[in-house]
Amino acid sequence: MRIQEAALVLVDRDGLEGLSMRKLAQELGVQAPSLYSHYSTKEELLNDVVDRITEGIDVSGFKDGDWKRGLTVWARSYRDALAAHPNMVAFIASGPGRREEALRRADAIHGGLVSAGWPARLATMIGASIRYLVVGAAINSFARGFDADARVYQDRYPNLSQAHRLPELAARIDRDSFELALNAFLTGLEALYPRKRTDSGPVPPGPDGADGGE
Amino acid sequence: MRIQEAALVLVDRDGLEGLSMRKLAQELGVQAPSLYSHYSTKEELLNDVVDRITEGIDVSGFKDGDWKRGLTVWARSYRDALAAHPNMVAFIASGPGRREEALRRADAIHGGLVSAGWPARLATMIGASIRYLVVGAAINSFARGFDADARVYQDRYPNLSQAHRLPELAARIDRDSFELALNAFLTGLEALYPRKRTDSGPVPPGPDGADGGE
DNA sequence: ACATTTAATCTAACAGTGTTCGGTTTGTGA
DNA sequence: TCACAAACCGAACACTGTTAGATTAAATGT
Repeated sequence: MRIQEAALVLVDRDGLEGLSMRKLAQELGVQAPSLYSHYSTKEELLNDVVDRITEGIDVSGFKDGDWKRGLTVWARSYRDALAAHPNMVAFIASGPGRREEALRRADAIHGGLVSAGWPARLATMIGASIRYLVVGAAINSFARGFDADARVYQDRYPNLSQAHRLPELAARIDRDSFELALNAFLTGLEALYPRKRTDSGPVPPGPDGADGGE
Repeated sequence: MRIQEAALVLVDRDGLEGLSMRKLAQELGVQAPSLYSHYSTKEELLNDVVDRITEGIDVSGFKDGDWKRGLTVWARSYRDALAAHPNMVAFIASGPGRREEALRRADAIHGGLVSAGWPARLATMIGASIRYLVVGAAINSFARGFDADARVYQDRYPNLSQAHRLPELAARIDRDSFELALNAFLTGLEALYPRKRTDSGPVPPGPDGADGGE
């Protein structure tokens, strides 16, 4: 839909709070109440925007039972999707969110892990862990306005001549931190739950037993 | 200050969007504009509330160079602090945020890691990773309104008699997932950067060299 | 081609928001 | 008691998401 695109452009440009129904309507050459013929609420519109953003996330890396590769591909593309629209992260974080697209993809991850041999409960927890990492990384880096920070630093340390390169430097630290976190998590997972080299086959239960389903 | 307390109570009870200056003023037996004698903006007030929340986070676990214990204590108390006020997480996630208290504590973490033998750049990345985990976990669990979810599930699966216990069940899955993520991350960190049993002493450089400082 | 229905848009307005202005009350120290 | 500063007040501004009802545009069936 054309409304979503315009909304996303506006959020990317002016921030999440820079999006109002009136501004969005004006951008579309229309009056504000007209939008309510297409979306019955602003939140519903934003949820569709989120769906559009997350819809390109790659969950296809689980071939041949290679769950590490599957999780890596998923996590990276997930993070990239959020990083492309940093101003939306706060909204994603804010809602109870009946996010259909995201839920459907969570199913795919869960399925990939289970068919690679992980028990259901652990698969759920692993998926959740990766989501923690991705969303946390998106918030602690991009949602935090780094242009503002750069200006602060420039005021406080006027001799720091390369202060304008601070954003890209920070972005690099963020990227490296995310890769470290992901890598260490997967490595630790393998160490904590050692498994046969061949795929399939059961796996020792977690430290707490009692599969809770989900 | 008494204003912060009232604001926090209101946010805990009615959600972040349930807090308005007029409602807050009423709760204090006062008119709305009076609040602006104490805080020049609503955001400033909320930042102080966040400081108050995060001020009890425990960063004292780094004795004797035991960085694993230090990180674990920090991460758990950090998560507990956020979990105690789930409705504030969205705001924490939303801002550029000149959060003084948080920054001071980040310094403590960094110092603890460095004096336990980690090089500065890795210490930065490790601190960031834990923050990803904690904030991500806080968002994906508590900020997501589970009461609403419970009702949805109850409608959709009317035969699931224990649907009212869903929130506590979900809380448990969240907690276990967080512990798994933290445990796996620390284990993997140790495996990726093996070090002498005794504290201090240099550590092999990360996979990318070129310390970027911070 | 015309009539009918459906969808999209309009104008006007409501209730609520954060915030500013200028004046009035209140408490404190000299 | 007087002065001064901090805290409070009522009124108002610009803005927000959203609703109601009338009106136009597009689509559809005959």
